[in-house]
Amino acid sequence: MTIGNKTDRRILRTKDAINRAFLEVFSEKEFDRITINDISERANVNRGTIYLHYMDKYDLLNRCINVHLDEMISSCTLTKFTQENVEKNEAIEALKSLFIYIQKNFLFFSSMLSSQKTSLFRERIQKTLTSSIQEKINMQGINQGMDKELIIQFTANAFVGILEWWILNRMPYTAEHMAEQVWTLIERNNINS
Amino acid sequence: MTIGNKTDRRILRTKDAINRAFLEVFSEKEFDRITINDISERANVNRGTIYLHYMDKYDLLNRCINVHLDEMISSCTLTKFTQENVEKNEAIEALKSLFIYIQKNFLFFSSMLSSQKTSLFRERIQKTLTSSIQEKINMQGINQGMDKELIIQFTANAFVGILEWWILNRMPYTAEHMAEQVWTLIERNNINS
DNA sequence: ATGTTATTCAACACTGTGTTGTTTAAAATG
DNA sequence: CATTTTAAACAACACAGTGTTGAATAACAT
Repeated sequence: MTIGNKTDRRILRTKDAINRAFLEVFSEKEFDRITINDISERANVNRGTIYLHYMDKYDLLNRCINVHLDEMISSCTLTKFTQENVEKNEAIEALKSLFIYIQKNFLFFSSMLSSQKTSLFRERIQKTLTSSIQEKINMQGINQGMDKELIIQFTANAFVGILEWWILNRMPYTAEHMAEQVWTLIERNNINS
Repeated sequence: MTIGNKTDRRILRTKDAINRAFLEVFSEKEFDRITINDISERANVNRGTIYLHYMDKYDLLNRCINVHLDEMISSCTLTKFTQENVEKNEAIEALKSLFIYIQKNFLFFSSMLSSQKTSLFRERIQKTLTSSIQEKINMQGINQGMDKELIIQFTANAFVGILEWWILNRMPYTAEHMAEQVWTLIERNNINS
């Protein structure tokens, strides 16, 4: 009832099993075609048990994405990317940490993208990037007279697309190479101040 | 059996009714939640009749997208954009025709994007753009030493994203304004030769 | 006017959903 | 350790949607 309330081990175990099973099935089947039974069987859990923890498979997908993306955003130095006055080297390091994080959790990311139900996932990442870019864009120089919102949308979409491409193509370049290239491309649009 | 074979009017009528109904329902409901019954009732057609023309709702969605996108690609001057040695004004005109086409078929595009099942639709457009850009990219100057594939992916994603943004935000700018802005942003990356 | 065939209709077996009441067994607690 | 608590299993349920079938009907082409 109060704070230090440890959750029942059984709950932790089954929730974990369900999540693992879900990711497994998700990487094999299109989301629409996945049934609760698919997941429960893979998790060695009764079908009804899933309804004890999640409303439906949509709820399951949502929470799964949220957990992983929250972890990504906080764990990698993407936070640094949001700060003001970042040096070139620092910016590249931050980008690199992002690519490395994805590399470490490749299975999760690739199954999230291999399935059709990408949009949700993509939207979440893009939202973060958009606000990040919004704070860093410099409307002087090359961007003078241009539409700010358009440049933001342009760049954020380009960035997310590059991430997606990198993952779907099984990470053909190193994180470092990606970081440098992406930095150059973004810097062209006067994003880094 | 031969060429001048006119298809039965009944077929044309019901196919048309099914398509209209599908687009209507699609703009209101998430694709996953749509049932064949939803569509058949809206189309004033027996449920079984839909199975006479389409395998399932996925088939229906696919064919619907294909028909409309084929029309878009051929009808607008996007073809001009693929040719070599385009003048600035010509390029902007081609872009403009694209935005105008979308404007004319706004209902279709917005319902395609308002629903979750965007990916399919997005992928199709992006594929076209990618090959288009691939032919126009200039690896000299600012792009020297950069990775070609990355620039292509970067720009194509940015482009598609801008289209999507424009549609989802109910076309806040004129087609002309969009064409000019987008041209500048793409030109920065040395795409126009 | 007649033959053709697209559509309707009712019925079918089937798969999956979400819920419920009871039983079982594992965990927390003193 | 014994006792209480409660998560999970199980079986059964009504329900919604799928995709198919065969016979009746009505619209169409000729």
